[in-house]
Amino acid sequence: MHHWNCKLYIYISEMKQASAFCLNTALRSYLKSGNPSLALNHYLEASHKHGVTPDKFTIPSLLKLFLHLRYPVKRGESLQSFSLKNGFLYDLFIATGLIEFYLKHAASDSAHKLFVEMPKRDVVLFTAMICGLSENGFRKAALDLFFEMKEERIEPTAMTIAAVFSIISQCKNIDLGRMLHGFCLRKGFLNKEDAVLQTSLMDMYGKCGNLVYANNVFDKITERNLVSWNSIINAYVSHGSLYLALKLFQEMIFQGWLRPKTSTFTSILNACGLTTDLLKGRELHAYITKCIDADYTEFDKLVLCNALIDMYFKTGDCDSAQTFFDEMQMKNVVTWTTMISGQGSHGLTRRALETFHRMIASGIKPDRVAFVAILTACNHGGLVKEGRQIFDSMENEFNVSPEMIHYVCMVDLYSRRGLLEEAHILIKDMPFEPSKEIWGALLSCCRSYRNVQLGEYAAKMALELDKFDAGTYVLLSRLYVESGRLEEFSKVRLAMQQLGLRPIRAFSWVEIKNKVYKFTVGERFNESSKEMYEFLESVSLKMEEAGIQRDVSNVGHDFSKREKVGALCGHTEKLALAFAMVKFGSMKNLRIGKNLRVCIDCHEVFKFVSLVYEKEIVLKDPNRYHRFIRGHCTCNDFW
DNA sequence: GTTCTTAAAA
Repeated sequence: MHHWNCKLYIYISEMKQASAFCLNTALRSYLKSGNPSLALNHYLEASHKHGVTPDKFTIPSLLKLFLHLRYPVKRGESLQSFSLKNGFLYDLFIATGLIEFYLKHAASDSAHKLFVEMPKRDVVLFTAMICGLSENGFRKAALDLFFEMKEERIEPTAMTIAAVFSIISQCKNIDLGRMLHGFCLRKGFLNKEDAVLQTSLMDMYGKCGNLVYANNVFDKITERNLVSWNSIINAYVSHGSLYLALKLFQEMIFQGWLRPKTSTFTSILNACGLTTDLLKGRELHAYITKCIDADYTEFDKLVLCNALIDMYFKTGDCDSAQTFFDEMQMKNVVTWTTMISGQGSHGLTRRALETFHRMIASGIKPDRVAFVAILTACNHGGLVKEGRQIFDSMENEFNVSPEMIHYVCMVDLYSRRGLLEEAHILIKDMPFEPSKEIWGALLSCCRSYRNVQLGEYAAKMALELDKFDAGTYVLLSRLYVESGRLEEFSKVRLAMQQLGLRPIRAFSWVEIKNKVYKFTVGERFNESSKEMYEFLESVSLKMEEAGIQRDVSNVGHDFSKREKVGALCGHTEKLALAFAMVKFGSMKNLRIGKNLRVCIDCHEVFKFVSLVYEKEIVLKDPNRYHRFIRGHCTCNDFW
């Protein structure tokens, strides 16, 4: 391609005379060859030599070039005034190009201004505007525009609908999605072999949480490309069907005959990390190493390395993550952030702080995500002073304005240490209105420290922001129960029921030899149930003999002490542990996961089992990893 | 000649 362009260049530069038409054609072919700076240089040289000025066919190509060369907004603006002077600003091709250029630079105002000035608008212009608006986060405006099209009687094309599906998958409006699906069927848009629309439709269903529909669409795509596969894999991952996602990845290679690329690998490494399956992770690592060739850019490789570090942390192999990190030549802010959050999630708080300071020393400026990572790490370690210092440095030293999420970290940091008043003061002093997550963080710790008064207030504020958040009711009711306020407890439960809200059901899983076993509360349907409960009882007995206190505050009030301990045996993480111990007692390492925070009593039991049965157990909850070795946990009993 | 789908870290 490049070679051919050289010939074209020689041809044009040797011409005695060249028309604007001729140069435009040359410019477009350069554009296709993917070397924008060369294209621009050659064009400028030739147009200068032949004394040719850009005409209305040149501008769109120039805009494309400027976009590729990451030229600033100003360059687009000068092309706009040039077009205005020459009387072709309202040409649809030029306006579309300008609007695309502006929206890629987040200059939505300039784009919008031009858009409303246009005397005539067509479907392409609308589509470009819809796309750009949604990329800039103006989903509502983009959807409004789509309906405005209808009023102006402009028919959407498959491209328009694909863009709208992408918006729908962000705002999760599945009803609108189904409606448009019907529209596509009526128009025959889905009969074409073009995979783009089908993929965007499938992606929409996946993102809206309907895996069945996503699958149906996927089955009908005839020409599946990398994006289609990636999309369906991500749908399985977000649904939690991790091993099926890994299976799809293999199908893609062996049945789809496609060579995976960086984005596929990052999705699949993410899936692998979520399974906490280290063996699978190592296998993937080896495979990826084999696949990397000259087609991969340096940036691709960096992205892959970052995803690999993340995978090693998530599968519990902190040493491999560290070694791999140390050996990396090129590191960006994501590399460091991945490292910090990985160390944080495994309770290596001091190491995370070290990494954070090494990052700064190496000349990389922390961004908003890096701050979330380090503040979260401080949370897990309960390092209030260090966390506060870093929080203050955000604005003062690094010019990063704290956002809601950083405040959530700080409120959490204070409250977890029982500094509830300090947390409350911070909330009062916030420069914007606190979100329900802020109140939720405070409420959750009011529960741990049994501060009914502040807890009630936090719950009230959270419910004002979202009356239908089941989590708030659950936390408040637990606060009441654990503080002995049974009447209030019943009231909250009743209020919940009347709103038709149900608490999230707890479940745990254990993954042994490539199979996942899932457990829900008090489950007794399993063939091994009897042995499992016997095991848990014997552990209880041994703990009693060892004089270990059980934390029963979690259980309902109208039980005897013995019954309470019995009820605790129904906790899902204990069931997963018991199952693994009964069925696979010889395994030295166990990996268990839970969808909610681990309870105090279960944590004690895990520690005890790791000591008495000489096991190493990794327990993953939604926030972090616990690693139990010889009666201790890496979280130091603070989580 | 202009518009479209997926995408690493919290």
